[in-house]
Amino acid sequence: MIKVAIIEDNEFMRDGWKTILDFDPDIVVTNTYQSCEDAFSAKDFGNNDLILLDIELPGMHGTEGVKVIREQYPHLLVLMVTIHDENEKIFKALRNGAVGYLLKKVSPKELTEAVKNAVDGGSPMSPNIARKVITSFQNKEDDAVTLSEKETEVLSALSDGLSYKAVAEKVFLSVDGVRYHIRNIYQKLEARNRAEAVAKGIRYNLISNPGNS
Amino acid sequence: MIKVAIIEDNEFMRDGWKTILDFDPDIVVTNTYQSCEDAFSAKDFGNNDLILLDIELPGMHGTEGVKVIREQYPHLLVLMVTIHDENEKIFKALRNGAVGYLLKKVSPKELTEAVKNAVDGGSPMSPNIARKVITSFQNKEDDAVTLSEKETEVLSALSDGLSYKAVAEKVFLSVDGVRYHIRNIYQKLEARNRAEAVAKGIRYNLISNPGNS
DNA sequence: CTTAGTACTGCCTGTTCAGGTAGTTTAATT
DNA sequence: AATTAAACTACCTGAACAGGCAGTACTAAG
Repeated sequence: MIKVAIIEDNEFMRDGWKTILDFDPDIVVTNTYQSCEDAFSAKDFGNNDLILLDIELPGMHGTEGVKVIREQYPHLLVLMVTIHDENEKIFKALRNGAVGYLLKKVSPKELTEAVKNAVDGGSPMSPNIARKVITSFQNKEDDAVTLSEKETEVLSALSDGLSYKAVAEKVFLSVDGVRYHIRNIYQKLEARNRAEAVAKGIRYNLISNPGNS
Repeated sequence: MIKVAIIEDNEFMRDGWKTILDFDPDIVVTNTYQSCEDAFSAKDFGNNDLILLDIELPGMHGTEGVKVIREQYPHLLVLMVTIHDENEKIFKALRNGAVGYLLKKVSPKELTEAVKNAVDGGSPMSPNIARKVITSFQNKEDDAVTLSEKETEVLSALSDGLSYKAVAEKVFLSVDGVRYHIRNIYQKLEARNRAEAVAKGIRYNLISNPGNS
């Protein structure tokens, strides 16, 4: 039995979702709240499995709410269900820990499936949201700039804070050999120093970003 | 009518997918290929709407294949369908331009729906793939490490390749004032130099990463 | 065979950086 | 009124870095 709480300021939405979800034999809506503040003051709030959360709320904004929930109740899954599909809000909510993002026009069937999907370790998303997420992954500035294997190695070592000497030992080159590659890297990335090169390297996805794999 | 081509080295998989997709009245499989090289030499290859692409292929790897397809035939949608769910391959394929990523265990219904979904502007993904993608978005090490506003400003300036002097002018401080903050940043991030600090700053989402928003 | 390009190695020079230590100002605490 | 901490400013030193220039070895192309 999946225990769900709903945080949504619009009464009709709230009741509609509750009705839909309660209709499913595997799901029970334990409570509904009008705002994040309301929800956090309820002492049994943590006693759920999943929260349906609206973005545009009076008081604490949904994108902030996710953050608080993830910190205070790390076991709760948060599913955003909103009318907004603006990039900024989507990404903020996801960065802050939401597991999925649905648009309010979801059908009843999609809604219950999304809840089950989330509990099963999935990340339900409306198709166009998914596309936005994927698009944001793709190399935007993939124009021309590619580093050779050695350059990538060197840049990666630099991002770990190694000195030229340390890099040289790591990649089995002379210090000047390392410098040779670094010069080329600077030229390719139009960078003036290690810091800028590393920043661009990470941003252009040229060196692995542990955050991304 | 959605025109689909399949690139997959396993004969049974290839025929299975073709049968499934051809069964749907809205989809037609125009051709199947054993490798990327095969596909690219076919002159009518560009005359499709969507490509189902395996990752592990003889010759050109699927993750590279996506890249070539996106460059040579920008109008083609590429849907990865593979047995691999390793983070690295998923992200590489998506970064290189795939619109979706399915695991081979998809049901026939899911497969046909995914194809239609992709053509409709969606990004079909197996639930656990979706979760991985979403997880990669989230602030991983958001614990403890926070920078003050000024520190963020300084670090951000460093990531743009500015020298201490240039940073000082930008944030209206003395060079030593900048150094004061940088020392604190190094301590907080456990970094030894600008490069490492910038790398960690971006990876911990402490400074804006244009690539992610 | 010559030429050109790539991948280094080596050195020299001035600049920038990192660490250490110390002093000042301001604001909050006691 | 005294104490403490945060946010600077200042200076000194040696190490690290960036740019310029030169040379070598190897490979591919004309």
